[in-house]
Amino acid sequence: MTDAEEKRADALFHALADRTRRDILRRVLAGEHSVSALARSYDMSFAAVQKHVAVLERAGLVSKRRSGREALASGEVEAIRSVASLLDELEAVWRGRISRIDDLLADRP
Amino acid sequence: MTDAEEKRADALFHALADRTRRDILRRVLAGEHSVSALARSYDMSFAAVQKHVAVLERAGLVSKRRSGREALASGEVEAIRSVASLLDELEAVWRGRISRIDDLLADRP
DNA sequence: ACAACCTACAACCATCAGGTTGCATGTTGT
DNA sequence: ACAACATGCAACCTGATGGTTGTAGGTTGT
Repeated sequence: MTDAEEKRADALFHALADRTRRDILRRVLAGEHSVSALARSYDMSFAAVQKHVAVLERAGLVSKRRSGREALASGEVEAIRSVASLLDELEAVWRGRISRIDDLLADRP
Repeated sequence: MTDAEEKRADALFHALADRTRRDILRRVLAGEHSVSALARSYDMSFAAVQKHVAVLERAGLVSKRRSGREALASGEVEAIRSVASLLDELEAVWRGRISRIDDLLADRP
Protein backbone atom coordinates (compact mmCIF):
# COMPACT_ATOMS: atom_id res chain seq x y z
CA MET A 1 0.00 0.00 0.00
CA THR A 2 1.50 3.30 -1.02
CA ASP A 3 1.26 6.38 1.12
CA ALA A 4 -1.12 8.03 -1.36
CA GLU A 5 -3.39 4.98 -1.31
CA GLU A 6 -3.50 5.06 2.46
CA LYS A 7 -4.42 8.73 2.43
CA ARG A 8 -7.15 8.06 -0.07
CA ALA A 9 -8.46 5.26 2.13
CA ASP A 10 -8.43 7.68 5.06
CA ALA A 11 -10.46 10.20 3.05
CA LEU A 12 -12.94 7.62 1.80
CA PHE A 13 -13.66 6.00 5.17
CA HIS A 14 -13.71 9.34 6.92
CA ALA A 15 -16.22 10.71 4.41
CA LEU A 16 -18.45 7.68 4.98
CA ALA A 17 -18.18 7.89 8.77
CA ASP A 18 -20.89 10.49 9.10
CA ARG A 19 -24.59 9.87 9.00
CA THR A 20 -25.47 13.09 7.20
CA ARG A 21 -22.83 12.49 4.56
CA ARG A 22 -24.03 8.92 3.94
CA ASP A 23 -27.54 10.29 3.52
CA ILE A 24 -26.35 12.95 1.10
CA LEU A 25 -24.48 10.28 -0.82
CA ARG A 26 -27.62 8.15 -1.11
CA ARG A 27 -29.51 11.09 -2.55
CA VAL A 28 -26.89 12.06 -5.08
CA LEU A 29 -26.40 8.43 -6.10
CA ALA A 30 -30.10 8.33 -6.93
CA GLY A 31 -29.74 11.44 -9.07
CA GLU A 32 -28.28 14.91 -9.35
CA HIS A 33 -29.15 17.41 -6.66
CA SER A 34 -28.10 20.99 -6.20
CA VAL A 35 -26.33 21.82 -2.96
CA SER A 36 -29.14 24.08 -1.82
CA ALA A 37 -31.74 21.45 -2.63
CA LEU A 38 -29.75 19.03 -0.44
CA ALA A 39 -29.44 21.66 2.27
CA ARG A 40 -33.21 22.06 2.44
CA SER A 41 -33.45 18.41 3.49
CA TYR A 42 -31.48 18.78 6.69
CA ASP A 43 -31.94 20.62 9.93
CA MET A 44 -28.66 22.50 9.69
CA SER A 45 -27.26 25.52 7.94
CA PHE A 46 -26.54 25.66 4.23
CA ALA A 47 -22.85 26.08 5.01
CA ALA A 48 -22.78 22.88 7.07
CA VAL A 49 -24.29 20.88 4.21
CA GLN A 50 -21.97 22.56 1.72
CA LYS A 51 -19.01 21.44 3.83
CA HIS A 52 -20.33 17.87 3.94
CA VAL A 53 -20.61 17.87 0.15
CA ALA A 54 -17.06 19.23 -0.06
CA VAL A 55 -15.79 16.37 2.12
CA LEU A 56 -17.52 13.85 -0.12
CA GLU A 57 -16.14 15.59 -3.19
CA ARG A 58 -12.56 15.63 -1.84
CA ALA A 59 -12.86 11.89 -1.21
CA GLY A 60 -14.03 11.41 -4.80
CA LEU A 61 -17.39 10.02 -3.74
CA VAL A 62 -19.26 12.92 -5.30
CA SER A 63 -18.63 15.07 -8.34
CA LYS A 64 -20.16 18.43 -9.11
CA ARG A 65 -20.98 20.18 -12.33
CA ARG A 66 -22.03 23.74 -12.72
CA SER A 67 -25.39 24.62 -14.20
CA GLY A 68 -25.93 28.34 -14.06
CA ARG A 69 -25.96 29.42 -10.44
CA GLU A 70 -26.43 25.89 -9.20
CA ALA A 71 -23.81 23.24 -8.44
CA LEU A 72 -25.27 19.86 -9.26
CA ALA A 73 -23.80 16.99 -7.29
CA SER A 74 -23.93 13.35 -8.26
CA GLY A 75 -22.58 10.22 -6.61
CA GLU A 76 -19.59 8.40 -8.03
CA VAL A 77 -20.32 4.72 -7.88
CA GLU A 78 -16.76 3.86 -8.92
CA ALA A 79 -15.46 5.39 -5.70
CA ILE A 80 -17.83 3.20 -3.73
CA ARG A 81 -16.52 0.18 -5.60
CA SER A 82 -12.97 1.18 -4.75
CA VAL A 83 -13.94 1.13 -1.06
CA ALA A 84 -15.39 -2.33 -1.59
CA SER A 85 -12.03 -3.34 -3.06
CA LEU A 86 -10.27 -2.17 0.06
CA LEU A 87 -12.56 -4.42 2.08
CA ASP A 88 -11.93 -7.28 -0.31
CA GLU A 89 -8.21 -6.92 0.34
CA LEU A 90 -8.85 -7.18 4.06
CA GLU A 91 -10.97 -10.24 3.57
CA ALA A 92 -8.23 -11.73 1.39
CA VAL A 93 -5.84 -11.35 4.32
CA TRP A 94 -8.31 -13.25 6.45
CA ARG A 95 -8.65 -15.98 3.83
CA GLY A 96 -4.87 -16.23 3.81
CA ARG A 97 -4.98 -17.12 7.48
CA ILE A 98 -7.09 -20.15 6.65
CA SER A 99 -4.81 -21.30 3.88
CA ARG A 100 -1.83 -20.87 6.18
CA ILE A 101 -3.53 -23.12 8.73
CA ASP A 102 -4.22 -25.56 5.91
CA ASP A 103 -0.54 -25.46 5.06
CA LEU A 104 0.34 -26.22 8.66
CA LEU A 105 -2.04 -29.16 8.64
CA ALA A 106 -0.69 -30.32 5.29
CA ASP A 107 2.79 -30.27 6.79
CA ARG A 108 1.76 -32.77 9.48
CA PRO A 109 2.38 -36.30 8.26
CA MET B 1 -32.07 2.50 8.43
CA THR B 2 -32.64 2.50 12.15
CA ASP B 3 -30.80 4.83 14.46
CA ALA B 4 -28.79 1.94 15.94
CA GLU B 5 -27.74 0.80 12.47
CA GLU B 6 -26.55 4.30 11.61
CA LYS B 7 -24.53 4.46 14.81
CA ARG B 8 -22.98 1.12 14.01
CA ALA B 9 -22.12 2.36 10.52
CA ASP B 10 -20.54 5.44 12.11
CA ALA B 11 -18.42 3.24 14.36
CA LEU B 12 -17.38 0.90 11.56
CA PHE B 13 -16.35 3.57 9.09
CA HIS B 14 -14.71 5.65 11.78
CA ALA B 15 -12.68 2.66 12.96
CA LEU B 16 -11.54 2.04 9.39
CA ALA B 17 -10.67 5.70 8.79
CA ASP B 18 -7.25 5.45 10.39
CA ARG B 19 -4.13 4.03 8.82
CA THR B 20 -2.77 2.49 12.01
CA ARG B 21 -6.09 0.83 12.77
CA ARG B 22 -6.37 -0.61 9.27
CA ASP B 23 -2.87 -1.98 9.65
CA ILE B 24 -3.69 -3.52 13.02
CA LEU B 25 -6.80 -5.03 11.49
CA ARG B 26 -4.76 -6.64 8.70
CA ARG B 27 -2.47 -8.22 11.25
CA VAL B 28 -5.20 -9.60 13.45
CA LEU B 29 -7.11 -10.86 10.43
CA ALA B 30 -4.05 -12.88 9.51
CA GLY B 31 -3.89 -14.33 13.01
CA GLU B 32 -4.18 -13.66 16.71
CA HIS B 33 -1.82 -11.10 18.20
CA SER B 34 -1.46 -9.87 21.74
CA VAL B 35 -1.89 -6.15 22.27
CA SER B 36 1.71 -5.73 23.35
CA ALA B 37 2.96 -7.70 20.33
CA LEU B 38 0.98 -5.30 18.14
CA ALA B 39 2.31 -2.32 20.06
CA ARG B 40 5.88 -3.35 19.35
CA SER B 41 5.17 -2.93 15.62
CA TYR B 42 4.41 0.77 15.79
CA ASP B 43 6.33 3.87 16.62
CA MET B 44 3.93 4.98 19.34
CA SER B 45 3.19 4.19 22.94
CA PHE B 46 1.58 0.99 24.11
CA ALA B 47 -1.38 3.01 25.36
CA ALA B 48 -1.96 4.54 21.93
CA VAL B 49 -2.05 1.11 20.29
CA GLN B 50 -4.25 -0.23 23.04
CA LYS B 51 -6.73 2.57 22.35
CA HIS B 52 -6.72 1.78 18.64
CA VAL B 53 -7.50 -1.84 19.42
CA ALA B 54 -10.29 -0.66 21.71
CA VAL B 55 -11.81 1.42 18.89
CA LEU B 56 -11.69 -1.60 16.58
CA GLU B 57 -13.21 -3.75 19.29
CA ARG B 58 -16.06 -1.31 19.99
CA ALA B 59 -16.85 -1.32 16.27
CA GLY B 60 -16.96 -5.11 16.33
CA LEU B 61 -14.10 -5.43 13.86
CA VAL B 62 -11.88 -7.13 16.42
CA SER B 63 -12.56 -9.47 19.30
CA LYS B 64 -10.29 -10.25 22.20
CA ARG B 65 -9.86 -13.30 24.32
CA ARG B 66 -7.85 -13.56 27.46
CA SER B 67 -4.93 -15.94 27.70
CA GLY B 68 -3.16 -15.52 30.99
CA ARG B 69 -1.77 -12.05 31.17
CA GLU B 70 -2.17 -11.47 27.46
CA ALA B 71 -5.18 -10.22 25.52
CA LEU B 72 -5.21 -11.92 22.14
CA ALA B 73 -6.96 -9.96 19.42
CA SER B 74 -8.33 -11.40 16.21
CA GLY B 75 -10.14 -9.82 13.28
CA GLU B 76 -13.85 -10.38 12.73
CA VAL B 77 -14.38 -10.99 9.07
CA GLU B 78 -18.16 -10.87 9.50
CA ALA B 79 -17.92 -7.23 10.51
CA ILE B 80 -15.98 -6.48 7.36
CA ARG B 81 -18.68 -8.18 5.34
CA SER B 82 -21.31 -6.06 7.05
CA VAL B 83 -19.45 -2.97 5.89
CA ALA B 84 -19.45 -4.40 2.39
CA SER B 85 -23.21 -4.79 2.71
CA LEU B 86 -23.55 -1.13 3.54
CA LEU B 87 -21.67 -0.31 0.36
CA ASP B 88 -23.86 -2.72 -1.59
CA GLU B 89 -26.91 -0.82 -0.39
CA LEU B 90 -25.41 2.39 -1.67
CA GLU B 91 -24.65 0.84 -5.00
CA ALA B 92 -28.21 -0.48 -5.15
CA VAL B 93 -29.44 3.09 -4.79
CA TRP B 94 -27.25 4.03 -7.71
CA ARG B 95 -28.56 1.19 -9.84
CA GLY B 96 -32.11 2.32 -9.16
CA ARG B 97 -31.42 5.92 -10.05
CA ILE B 98 -33.27 5.86 -13.38
CA SER B 99 -36.53 4.52 -12.08
CA ARG B 100 -36.74 6.93 -9.20
CA ILE B 101 -40.00 8.72 -8.56
CA ASP B 102 -39.72 8.97 -4.79
CA ASP B 103 -37.09 11.68 -5.00
CA LEU B 104 -39.17 13.84 -7.29
CA LEU B 105 -41.90 13.76 -4.65
CA ALA B 106 -39.46 14.18 -1.77
CA ASP B 107 -37.91 17.18 -3.49
CA ARG B 108 -41.20 19.08 -3.44
CA PRO B 109 -42.08 19.60 0.21
C1' DA C 1 8.53 -13.84 47.21
C1' DC C 2 9.29 -10.80 43.84
C1' DA C 3 10.79 -8.71 39.63
C1' DA C 4 9.31 -8.40 35.08
C1' DC C 5 5.57 -8.27 32.10
C1' DC C 6 0.82 -7.31 30.12
C1' DT C 7 -3.22 -4.82 30.25
C1' DA C 8 -6.44 -1.21 31.33
C1' DC C 9 -7.69 3.26 32.38
C1' DA C 10 -7.31 8.22 33.86
C1' DA C 11 -5.59 12.84 33.14
C1' DC C 12 -3.75 15.85 30.15
C1' DC C 13 -2.62 18.27 25.67
C1' DA C 14 -2.79 19.67 20.70
C1' DT C 15 -5.23 19.17 16.67
C1' DC C 16 -9.24 18.07 13.99
C1' DA C 17 -14.30 17.81 12.93
C1' DG C 18 -18.79 19.53 12.75
C1' DG C 19 -21.49 23.12 13.59
C1' DT C 20 -22.50 28.34 13.48
C1' DT C 21 -22.63 33.31 11.32
C1' DG C 22 -21.16 36.62 8.11
C1' DC C 23 -19.53 38.17 3.73
C1' DA C 24 -18.22 38.23 -1.28
C1' DT C 25 -19.30 36.81 -5.75
C1' DG C 26 -21.88 35.11 -9.56
C1' DT C 27 -26.70 34.05 -11.77
C1' DT C 28 -31.57 34.60 -12.64
C1' DG C 29 -36.11 36.50 -13.25
C1' DT C 30 -38.86 40.72 -13.37
C1' DA D 1 -31.28 47.68 -12.86
C1' DC D 2 -32.03 45.16 -9.03
C1' DA D 3 -33.80 41.94 -5.68
C1' DA D 4 -33.60 37.25 -4.69
C1' DC D 5 -31.10 33.20 -4.98
C1' DA D 6 -26.93 29.80 -5.02
C1' DT D 7 -22.43 29.04 -3.88
C1' DG D 8 -17.97 29.24 -1.58
C1' DC D 9 -15.02 30.57 1.96
C1' DA D 10 -13.26 32.53 6.34
C1' DA D 11 -13.56 33.12 11.31
C1' DC D 12 -15.10 31.30 15.28
C1' DC D 13 -16.78 27.91 19.03
C1' DT D 14 -17.17 23.35 21.11
C1' DG D 15 -16.63 18.52 21.46
C1' DA D 16 -14.14 14.46 19.78
C1' DT D 17 -9.78 12.27 18.36
C1' DG D 18 -5.07 10.74 18.67
C1' DG D 19 -1.26 11.11 21.05
C1' DT D 20 1.38 11.40 25.65
C1' DT D 21 2.67 9.93 30.70
C1' DG D 22 1.46 7.88 34.95
C1' DT D 23 -0.77 4.51 37.88
C1' DA D 24 -2.80 0.30 39.38
C1' DG D 25 -3.79 -4.61 39.19
C1' DG D 26 -3.41 -9.32 37.42
C1' DT D 27 0.08 -13.12 35.55
C1' DT D 28 4.41 -15.44 34.99
C1' DG D 29 8.97 -17.27 35.61
C1' DT D 30 12.85 -17.76 38.72
